[in-house]
Amino acid sequence: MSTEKLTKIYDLLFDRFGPQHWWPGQTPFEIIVGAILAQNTNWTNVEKAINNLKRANLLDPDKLHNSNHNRLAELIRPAGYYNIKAKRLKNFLSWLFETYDGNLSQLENLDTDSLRQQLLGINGIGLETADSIVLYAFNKPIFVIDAYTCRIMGRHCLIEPGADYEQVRDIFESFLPSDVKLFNEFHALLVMVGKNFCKPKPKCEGCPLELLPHEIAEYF
DNA sequence: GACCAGGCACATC
DNA sequence: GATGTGCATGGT
Repeated sequence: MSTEKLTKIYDLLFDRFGPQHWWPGQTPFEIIVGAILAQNTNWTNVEKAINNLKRANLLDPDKLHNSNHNRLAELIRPAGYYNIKAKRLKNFLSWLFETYDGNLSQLENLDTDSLRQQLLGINGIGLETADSIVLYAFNKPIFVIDAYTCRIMGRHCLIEPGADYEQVRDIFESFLPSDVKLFNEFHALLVMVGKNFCKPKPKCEGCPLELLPHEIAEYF
């Protein structure tokens, strides 16, 4: 991998598909809730859950923190894993209120690594969720890795077969400038490509290149 | 009806 | 440290 290659891939994707307008959420808190609800779940289902929370006037740290578990679980039911996700939302809020008095704006002042490490200490927030929050809710430069990114990079032999999360993240962060806007757009574009042009096996067996527009595939 | 979706924690070996 | 399993809805 090289800076030139990664940058070329990004430029081609951006020129072809344009800005993806991520994260699809209007406030930092909505982005955080969305990141937890999106775990291993189709985004359309997450939207239904978030809309339920909005209608119930619960999309607010204080209100969600004080909400009843069963009521919260029922509202987020469309997102799947609703019991465990209700607990994970509560875990985040318990940490937020115990550590920062429920004040999200205090998190903005933390440096990138400190925020990341503190988020990872919350039960239910793993690497991808923490990094999504750091990048998309707080605009700090972390490159988010997800299943689509690993699939695309793996299919094109751009990562080692068994590469773990941190190894893949290191590839992007080593060869790209630490730019929030770039990290935001690149990851969103990879998700879009994964959804539309790099289907799971066996449907996509042996043919990932053909599923990308030709002018882009030739550079992978 | 099977498979998939923008993971994570925990048990077990 | 690697591997397997539970969590669950809704779209294709």
